[in-house]
Parts: sequence; C-alpha cells; structure tokens
Amino acid sequence: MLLAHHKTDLEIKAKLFRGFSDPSRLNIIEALRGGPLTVNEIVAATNLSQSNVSNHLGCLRGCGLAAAERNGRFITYRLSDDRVGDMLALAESLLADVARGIYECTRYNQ
Amino acid sequence: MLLAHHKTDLEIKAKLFRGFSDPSRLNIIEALRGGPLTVNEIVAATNLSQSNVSNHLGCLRGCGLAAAERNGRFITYRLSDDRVGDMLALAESLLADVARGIYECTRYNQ
DNA sequence: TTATAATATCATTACTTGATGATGTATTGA
DNA sequence: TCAATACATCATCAAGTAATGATATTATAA
Repeated sequence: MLLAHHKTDLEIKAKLFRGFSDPSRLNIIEALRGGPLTVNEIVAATNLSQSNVSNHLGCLRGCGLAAAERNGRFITYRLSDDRVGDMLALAESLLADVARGIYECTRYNQ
Repeated sequence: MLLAHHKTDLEIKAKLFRGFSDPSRLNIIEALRGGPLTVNEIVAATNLSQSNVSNHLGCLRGCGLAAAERNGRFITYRLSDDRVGDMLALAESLLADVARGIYECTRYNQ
C-alpha cells in the first residue's frame, strides 16, 4: 500500500489546509504572527465583525492552530506553534515563484 | 499599515491553500510526490474517476502547482516544485503535534 | 481513415461553508 | 446588584465548489 493513502489521513490533512484557506482566517493568523492579541485587537487589525472573528477564532482554537488565555475579561489569542506561521512563509515563497498562475486561476471565484 | 494586509494578498494566499484543501487533490499531490505519473496512473493510484482527476489536474496545473508534459498520447504530470511537497510535510508535522484537534473539528463536515 | 485509447471540457447537482444579526455568558466596576 | 464591556454561540442565508455523466479533443494503431 505505497500509493493508496488512508482516506481519513487525506481528509484530516485537507481539513488542516482548509483552516488556512479563508482570507479572513489568514488575516487573523497574519495578525497573530506579530504576537498575542485580544479579540478586540484582532477585530481592529482585521476590520472584520466581532462575531465573525469570534467564529473564526473558535475554528482556529478548536483545531489547535491558536490558543486562548483569559486575563480578566479579556481573552488573549496566540498562534499555538511557530510552524503555523511557517506555513504562511512557505506559501508566500511558493506564490513568489511557481504559483503565480493562481492570480488567474478560474476554478475558484472567477 | 503594518497590521492591515491588502485584501488581494490574503485572497491569493487563501486560494493557494485551497488548492491543498481537498482530499482528492491531496491524494493526487501525494501520488506525484513519488515522481511523475500519467493521468491514467494517477487515476489508478487514487481510485478517483478520470474526469474528476482531470478536473483537479487542470486546477493544479492552472495554479502552477503541477506541470504537464505530453509524450505521444500520454500526458505526464509532476509537481512543479519541491516546496509543493514541503507544504505537505509541514502539514504532517503540524498534525503530529499541535493540530490534533482537527480530528474533532466540528466547524467543517461534522 | 477508422477505431480506439488517453485526456480534457462542460453543465448540472448536491453539498459545504463564510457572513450576518441576534442573543447568551462571563467579568469587572460603580 | 446593576450596568457595561468583552467575548461566544446559534440559526439563517447566500455563495462557492467538488463529483458526476456526457461529450469533445488529440494521437496512435490497424
């Protein structure tokens, strides 16, 4: 079984990438690359609505990509691991070189 | 403008990740990590339908993640860059450690 | 030049998913 | 304990997208 991968493995890996596949979540992750932020600070940094940010944070937290810590009535979020930021760096590197075609990719959106 | 990222930048990066966010495309990419394959070989390796594979290959090729070369009536596909495989390796590393929560992530599917 | 193999394209359908608005919960200060 | 702040949750809706089946294209062999 060298070529056939377990379906579950692929689905889980795809789910991980889906965590990165939304502009709003990427916006949040990029903001957190600069260091921990409260929810309000993330809202300000991203120009997203509060409930939208909170929904996405729940997603990132549930998946383990971000971690939350309560300080009084503030909740501070941070990236759970440097490799979360590394994923973005690698993506940027790919975009700079081979993946320029994505600009004109017609399979998604338009 | 340190915190505010251009919307387009984020959308393009998200699009790149979306290329990796589907189990069938991951299946294809994993197969190609072992070396170039023809479309039929990819169909055999992935157990996906021919038209489905061809659709996804069009997506990967259009985005620059895979490259195609015709040999007679066969078309051989390969990953366009080692970093495409590196993305998967990094994802696997993340899954092994911090992102275990994805197994129970309820935001997608169920 | 016809038949067949290899691959691509296209329209349709069913499902997934992000955003919104309203509401709920928790914490602190007055 | 009341009000206000900070954040989370939920249902709904609109939009996006993967799979399928049918058809088109390209190339070789008979």
